[in-house]
Amino acid sequence: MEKGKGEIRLDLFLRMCPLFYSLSNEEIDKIKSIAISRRFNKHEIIFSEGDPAETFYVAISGRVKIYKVSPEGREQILHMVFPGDSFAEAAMFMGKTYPASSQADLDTEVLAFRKEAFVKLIKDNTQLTLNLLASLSRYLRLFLNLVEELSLKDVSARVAKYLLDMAKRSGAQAGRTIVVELDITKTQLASILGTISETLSRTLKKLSAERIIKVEGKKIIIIDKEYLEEISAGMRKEKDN
Amino acid sequence: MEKGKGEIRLDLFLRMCPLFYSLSNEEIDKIKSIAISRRFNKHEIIFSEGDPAETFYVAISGRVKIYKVSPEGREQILHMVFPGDSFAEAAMFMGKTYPASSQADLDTEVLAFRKEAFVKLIKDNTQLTLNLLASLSRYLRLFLNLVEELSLKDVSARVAKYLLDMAKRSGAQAGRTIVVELDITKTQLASILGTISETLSRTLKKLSAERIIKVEGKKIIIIDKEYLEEISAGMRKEKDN
DNA sequence: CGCCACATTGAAGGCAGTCAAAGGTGGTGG
DNA sequence: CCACCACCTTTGACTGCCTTCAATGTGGCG
Repeated sequence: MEKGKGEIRLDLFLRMCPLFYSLSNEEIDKIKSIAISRRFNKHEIIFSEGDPAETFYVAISGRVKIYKVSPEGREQILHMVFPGDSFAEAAMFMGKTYPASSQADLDTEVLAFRKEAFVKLIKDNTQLTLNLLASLSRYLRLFLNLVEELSLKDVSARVAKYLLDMAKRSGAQAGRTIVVELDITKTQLASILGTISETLSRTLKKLSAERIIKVEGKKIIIIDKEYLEEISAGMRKEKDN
Repeated sequence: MEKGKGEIRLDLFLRMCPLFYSLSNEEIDKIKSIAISRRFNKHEIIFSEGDPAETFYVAISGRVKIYKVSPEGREQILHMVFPGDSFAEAAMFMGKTYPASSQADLDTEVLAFRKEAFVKLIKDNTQLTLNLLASLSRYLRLFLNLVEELSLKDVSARVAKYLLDMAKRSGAQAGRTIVVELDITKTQLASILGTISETLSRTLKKLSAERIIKVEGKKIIIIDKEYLEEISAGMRKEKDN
């Protein structure tokens, strides 16, 4: 079989996905043969909590939100999915239905995999299963972290932690300060941190008042990294006023 | 090789563990060959958060507590481990160190498995890897649930949910009521539910005052299951006083 | 320009945690 | 068998963090 250019690009993309890492050519081919390309418009629901979990996805482009909603309508974002990440793969092993909902946060392109077809591939592919194991443990760490923060830390500590994480991942050093650029709205950030936009706004204001950070729209400048680390660890509280 | 009686019993026990479910005789033998039997006295620490994660365990008897502690010393119980359950197996895939701590809640007997030895077994044992996958997804569901409750539900809803779960799992029907027997202290239950004993006490009192439940020490009688379900779902709040 | 979603700020109220003290319970050893 | 002690549980008073509600500010885009 001859390969088209797009197909080669897809090959390269798949090889970079954690889930398909270090698979052989034939295995990648098998993966592709059961993949279904799909597009979702911004804000379109991909699946809802309680739907039968018969499909999982790999994000190709765009951004996907995984979330839960409280009876009162408050939303907890569990995870933001970026290109290359798989999502809902854990759901396939967790039960009959999706335990959370999923929405395209931007115009998004995904590969969809039907459960039965994929499970067949797993059975005789050790590497794929190990990748899956790695993927589940990433989610496990994510949720464990979330539990810790929600249960044991206050909003300031969570904000501090998030900013430090962002700084490590994608922060731009600028003299003694680090610049972090939020790629989501503050309302969404609040929802990730298990709070609401008003509280986040006030928390950022308090941190700014103490010159630990500086907020300029979506740009946040970390001035005192050490202090922020102490707040994140709960060793120190920022003062009121 | 001839098998002693104790060894046969151990075989049977291992076969019943989710992690070793439906393994062949030889595989069980390999498992046993790398297992190390250990005992911990009640309240003895098995491992602490931050320790190098080089061992995972299967509980044989007793009870084990997996928990995190806040900077201020408040404790969140993540999971109670009962005989047959494995624990810390996820930690091996999550990073270098244990992400939580573990303590014997009763006198406890475990099998310990060194990471390297076990990882070798995984590599060419599909069934074991699949069992591991199942095990991780159980933990995933557990934590996801915890996140949902901590973030989106109030203490009454969490208590209601816990009681209903207990009722389903081990409740004794008694006429139109269901009797649930707590096998842990209320302080521990509070810590499982992400709160403290005082708050739990008050919550149980409120539910009692409305004749939804009746509390007699460690025995809790569910009087109005339907109402409890509505509280658990957050559709209804119990009133003050 | 005017709309709309997002962000900020203020005022008020509630849920749950803290602190303190008084019961209760179970287990151990005299 | 009882007394004591440690630990758990309950209750009260108080505090504070965070949410709710409401209003105003802001910034991007058709």
